[in-house]
Amino acid sequence: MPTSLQTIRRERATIEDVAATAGVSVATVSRALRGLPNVAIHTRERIERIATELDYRADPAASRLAAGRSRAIAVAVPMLDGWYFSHVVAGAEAVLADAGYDTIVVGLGTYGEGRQVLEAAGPIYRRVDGLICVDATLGDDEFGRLRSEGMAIVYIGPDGSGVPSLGIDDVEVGRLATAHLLDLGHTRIGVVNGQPEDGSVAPFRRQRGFELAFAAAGLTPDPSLYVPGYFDIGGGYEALAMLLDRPDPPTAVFAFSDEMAFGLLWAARERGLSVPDDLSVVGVDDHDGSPVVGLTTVHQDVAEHGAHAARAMIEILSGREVSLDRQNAPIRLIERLTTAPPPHLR
Amino acid sequence: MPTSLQTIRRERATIEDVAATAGVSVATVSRALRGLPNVAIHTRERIERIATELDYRADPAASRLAAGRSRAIAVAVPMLDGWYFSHVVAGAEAVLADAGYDTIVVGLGTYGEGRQVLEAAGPIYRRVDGLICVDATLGDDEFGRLRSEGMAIVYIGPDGSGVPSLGIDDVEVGRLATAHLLDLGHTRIGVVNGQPEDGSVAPFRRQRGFELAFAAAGLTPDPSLYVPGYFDIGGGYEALAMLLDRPDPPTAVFAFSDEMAFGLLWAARERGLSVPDDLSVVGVDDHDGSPVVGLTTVHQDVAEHGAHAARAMIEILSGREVSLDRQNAPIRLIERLTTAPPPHLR
DNA sequence: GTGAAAGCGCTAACAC
DNA sequence: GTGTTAGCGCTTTCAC
Repeated sequence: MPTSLQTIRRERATIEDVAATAGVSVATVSRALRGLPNVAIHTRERIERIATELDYRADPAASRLAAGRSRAIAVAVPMLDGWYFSHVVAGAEAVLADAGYDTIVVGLGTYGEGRQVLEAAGPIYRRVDGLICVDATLGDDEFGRLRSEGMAIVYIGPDGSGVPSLGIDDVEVGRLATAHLLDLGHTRIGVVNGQPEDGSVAPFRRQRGFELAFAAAGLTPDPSLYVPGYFDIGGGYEALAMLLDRPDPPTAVFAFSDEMAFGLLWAARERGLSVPDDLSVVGVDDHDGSPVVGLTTVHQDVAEHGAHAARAMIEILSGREVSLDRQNAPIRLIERLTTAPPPHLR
Repeated sequence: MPTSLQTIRRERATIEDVAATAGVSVATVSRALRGLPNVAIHTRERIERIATELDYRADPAASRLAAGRSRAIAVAVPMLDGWYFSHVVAGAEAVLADAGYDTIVVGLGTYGEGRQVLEAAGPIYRRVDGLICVDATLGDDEFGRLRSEGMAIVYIGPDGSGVPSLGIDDVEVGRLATAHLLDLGHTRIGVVNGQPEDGSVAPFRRQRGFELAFAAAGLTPDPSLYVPGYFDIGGGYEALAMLLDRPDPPTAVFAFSDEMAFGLLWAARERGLSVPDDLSVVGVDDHDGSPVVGLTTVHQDVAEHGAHAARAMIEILSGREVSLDRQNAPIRLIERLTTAPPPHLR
C-alpha cells in the first residue's frame, strides 16, 4: 500500500542540551568536543561522556555556517561508471572518510558532452571545502573564481597551474607500450584514442609518447591509423573495424585504455582473428579484467591516485604546505598474452 | 616550490545584497528565487535578473539550517569500485543531479568487514535528506532512529520494511541460470557465492533459486559444491581451485556475479581447461566485459536500479506517495559462449 | 504582495 | 579554564 514516508521529526540533542546537563556553557562544549585547548581534562571527559550518552553530534549545517568549513570534498569525474574513475573515487573516498570528510561525487557526463565542470560549480558552491578534478580541467574563469572563494583544488590527470596535480607520465606510457610493440617487430601500429578533438591531456601525451617511440626507432607512424575509441568497450569494438577495413591494416593496436582494448579483443574474436597471432593488442590501466583475458598493458595503481589526491587535499585544508610540482606515480609494462611478433616475422 | 594554498576568501553575494539592489526585503528575494507564490510577476523577474547578475546562489548551509533540508542524498554501497556498485551510483547520481540534489557516497568497506552501515550514520546525520542503501541493510535500531529523525530511505537489493525497495527477483535469477545448465545436461554444478556467512539476501535467494531448479528437475544439489567467491575476480579465481580439487568435480559452475565468473575463466585458462568444452560457466549481471569473453549470464540493468531509486527518493522528498511494494526489474538469460552440454553428453 | 523579525545550531571573539 | 554574545545567511511565521 502506498503511503507518505515523511515522518514527524524527533528531537535531536543540541549543543545546548549537552551544555545544560554538563553544567557548562555551549562554548566549552564546542571546545571540548573539537579537541581544542583550554579545557580542563576532567571537564572534557565529562562532556565527552555526556555527548555520547545523548548521542549528540554537531549539526554540520550549523557548524558550516558558523565556521565556514563544510568538511566535504567534491570529486568530479567525466563518468562515474568507468573503471578508472570508480577506482579513483573509491581510493579517495576511503581516505576522506577516515579523515572525517564527506565525499560528494559529481559526474560530468561523457567526455565533451553533457554537464561541464563549470556547471559542476553549482553543486560545489559553498558546499565543499575542496574539489578533486579527475581528468577534467576547470576553465580559467571558473578556476579563478573558485580559488578566490577559498576552494582548495587538486587535479588528477591534467597539470594544474598553482594547484597540486598528480597522475602518471603519460608520454612515458605511450612510449613504453609502443616500444614494446616496435621491439616485437611491428611497424604498422594502430592507435585507439579517446574522443576526437577531446581536449584531454592524457590521450594527447600518450600519442606523443607513441610518436617518440617511433622516432627513436627511426620510423614514422601512419596518422591514418589513429582512430577514436571513446574510452569504453563499445568504442574499442568499433575502432577495430575502422582499423582493419583499410588497404594496409595494422598488425598491432595500442589502445589508450584497457576497456577499449577489451573492445578490440571482442571484435577480433567475432572476426575470427586470433590475438596475438593475427593481431597484437596492448592497453593501459591494468584493469581487474586484464589478467582474465591476458591483456598486455601498462599498469598504474588507480585507487592510489585517488587516495593520494585525498591526502593532498587534507594537507591543504589543514593549512600545511603541499608540493605543487607534478607528482607522477610509477607505471610499468605488464606483458601477458596479447602481444607477439607480427605474422610476417614468424 | 611548496606553498600554502589557503587563499583569502572573496566576498560572495548574499541574499541581502540581492534584496538591497532590488529594493525589496530578503523575504521577497527568498520567495521569488524559490518559485513560491505571492510574488508579483515583475518583482520576481527583476529579482531573478539581479540574482543572475550578482551570480548569487543561496548558501546551502544557511538554507539547510533554516529550512531543515539539505538537498543532498547519501548512497551507501559495500564497495565503490565494484562494477555493480559504480553503475548503481552513476545511475543515481545522474538523476539526483538533474533534480538539484548532491550525491554523497559512502563506502562500507568490503562485505562484512570495515565500516558498517551503522557507522555510516555519522556522515549521514543531518547531512542528507535521504539514504539509498545498496546491498546493505540498516540494523533495526539504526533504521528506527534515522526514520524517526525524518530520514527518507530507499533500499536497492534487500527488502525494506516500510521503505521502498527495488532490485530483481533473485530467486528467479538463480532458477534461470541453473535451469539453463540443467537443460544442457549438467547435474554436478558448482556454486560460487559471495562471502560465507554473509547476511546478504541476494546470494541467499540465488542459491534458493538454484535449489528450486534442481528440485524441479527431480535432482538434489551437492552442498559440498558451494564455495565463496567474495564477489570479485580474485575470489572467482580461487573458487575454481576449490571446486576442481575434489574427488568428483562439477562440469558447470554458476557464479553469482560476472566478476566472479571472470575469475573462473581466468583460472580455467591457466589450468588449460577449455570453456565450455571442459567446463560451463554462467554468471549474473551482464557486465560490460561479458560480451568480450562471451560469458553466458543473467542480464539486469544496473544503472537503472540506481536511477529508479533516485526517482523514488525524489518522490518521497517531494511528499508524494510511493509504492512500498517490492519493485523487481526485468531480468533475462543471455546465452553466449561459455555454456554447452557436459563432456559426457557429447 | 511585501516586510520585520525570530530563529535554525553552531563557532569565535572577547571578557573574566 | 570558562562564560557571554554576536553573528553565519538563510527560511518562515505573522503583520500589514
